[in-house]
Amino acid sequence: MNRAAATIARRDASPASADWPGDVLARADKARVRTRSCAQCDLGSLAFCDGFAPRTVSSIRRVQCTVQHDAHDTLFREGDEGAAVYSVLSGAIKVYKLMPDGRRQITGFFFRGDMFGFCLDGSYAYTAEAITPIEVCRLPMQRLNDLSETAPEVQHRIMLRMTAKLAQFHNHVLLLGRKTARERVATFLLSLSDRARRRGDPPSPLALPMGRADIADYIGLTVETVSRTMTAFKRDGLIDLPTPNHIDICRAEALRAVSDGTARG
Amino acid sequence: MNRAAATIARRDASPASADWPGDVLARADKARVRTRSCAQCDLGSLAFCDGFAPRTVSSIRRVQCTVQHDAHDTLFREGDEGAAVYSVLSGAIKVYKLMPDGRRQITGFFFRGDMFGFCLDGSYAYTAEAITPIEVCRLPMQRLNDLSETAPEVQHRIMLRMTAKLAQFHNHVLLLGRKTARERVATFLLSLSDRARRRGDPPSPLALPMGRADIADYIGLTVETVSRTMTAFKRDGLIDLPTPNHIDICRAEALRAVSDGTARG
DNA sequence: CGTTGACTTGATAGCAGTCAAGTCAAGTGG
DNA sequence: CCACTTGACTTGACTGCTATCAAGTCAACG
Repeated sequence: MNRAAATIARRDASPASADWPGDVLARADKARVRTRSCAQCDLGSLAFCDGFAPRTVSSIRRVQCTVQHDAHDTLFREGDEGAAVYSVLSGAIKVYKLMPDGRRQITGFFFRGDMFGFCLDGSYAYTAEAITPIEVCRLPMQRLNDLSETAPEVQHRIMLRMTAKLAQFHNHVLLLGRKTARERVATFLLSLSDRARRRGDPPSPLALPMGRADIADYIGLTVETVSRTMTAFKRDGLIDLPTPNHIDICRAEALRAVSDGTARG
Repeated sequence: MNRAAATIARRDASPASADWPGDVLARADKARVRTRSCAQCDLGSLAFCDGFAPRTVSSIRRVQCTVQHDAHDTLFREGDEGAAVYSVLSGAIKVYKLMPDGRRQITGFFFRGDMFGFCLDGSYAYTAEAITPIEVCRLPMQRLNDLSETAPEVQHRIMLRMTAKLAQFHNHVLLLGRKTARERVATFLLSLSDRARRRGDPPSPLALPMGRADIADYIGLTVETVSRTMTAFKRDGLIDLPTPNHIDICRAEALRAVSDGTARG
């Protein structure tokens, strides 16, 4: 189980080096930065640099570094200087915003192959936190910009990722603004399932690495309502819950109908 | 008054030409496309191409066209091929998504200097509709991509706009997921006011080109709740409503406190 | 075997939605 | 000029969905 990773020694006070950029260490104090680079990257077609010209790939390799974090580590905070984008190699990450009184809104979950941290200049608009032990590929934004002089395809691909994220936000805003609790939970589960399928994960049982509180803060409900709704779906035979963190979608069409509000009743 | 623009003749069945791209006419059947180009553009520092090298600007001019629409015209629909991005010269535009049963979520308002329609490939994720008579600068996305070979600053600037939009979405998701009705309305009014200031519009009275129903569908409430809340703000002296479509923000700090949930009571 | 934390279930309350009617300004036509 | 229409906004009464508060279940762990 991935708890084991949490036992690896931390490099809290090690000096920065060319391979381990100082700002990574300054910001993410508990990060373990590995010298070995993209060579062992197993993202395949999910990788940001998949399909780039060899020269472009090696340019990216020179500025990239791989970082490991324990569960619950904070990668960066809202207001931090937005210095890098991240590509997820393994594990799950959540990003969120807080209100002064502690209300929290999770604005995204990120899994293997996903990228987050887009921030051209200025500071991050949100905090990023590891849900499970994670491994991410860190790409300094400034270096990627420099690359664009010789390799415009790099910028183009970042834009593709950002466009996809924008489309996702449009859907999520619809969910938060206009969907009922049942519709929100159904939409959320189908979206997780769809993303698992796209990245080639076994579709069943679907892993829910985040807790009920995270789900609630993502879809704008409370823990209790999420729990009640999932229980109701189970009672109605739409899903099964072998464990609280694994679901089987039994009747995808029916769940889809709930999700877009066309379910009868 | 800008109603006058609505009387200009339409060019419904005119043949396409190099200056008036065929796809503009096919999609936006009621559009009036003007041959005169960026020469008369008065966006100044708000313009997408402001500050680009003269050669880059003239490349953009060659592929750009200016389009006029009446209020309530649809520029493109959810599912249409995403062929172009738009920069607003004048007027107000809303973009929205619909659910099968008619529920609507407005995901953005766009004013002078704003850009919308980002969609690298695939189709638009939302419908765009003119609120008032509008004039927009249409930039075919494919042509902008071609330009990036010689002028990477074009892509970079698109990325800046997209990054800003992403940050905006994070805030809007927080509003929809976790804010109360009062907080939502306060946040909305302050955001409109802030955007007016940034584009150099007179800050007071603040124009509300959209109706109550549009506001409600943007911040996830009903018309009645929006109306009641604005009335309450007026009663409490936070704002004044000289007409239903113009507001004066009387106590900005107090409204700000309501907006981020720090207001007492 | 007790502790802990996450999840679930139950009872009640409240905020915003729904339904309905009223106000108001701008147009329209006699 | 004035009665009538229209559409947008406002106000009021009531309902209901989801939040809140509280307690119970359960598995993991030491």
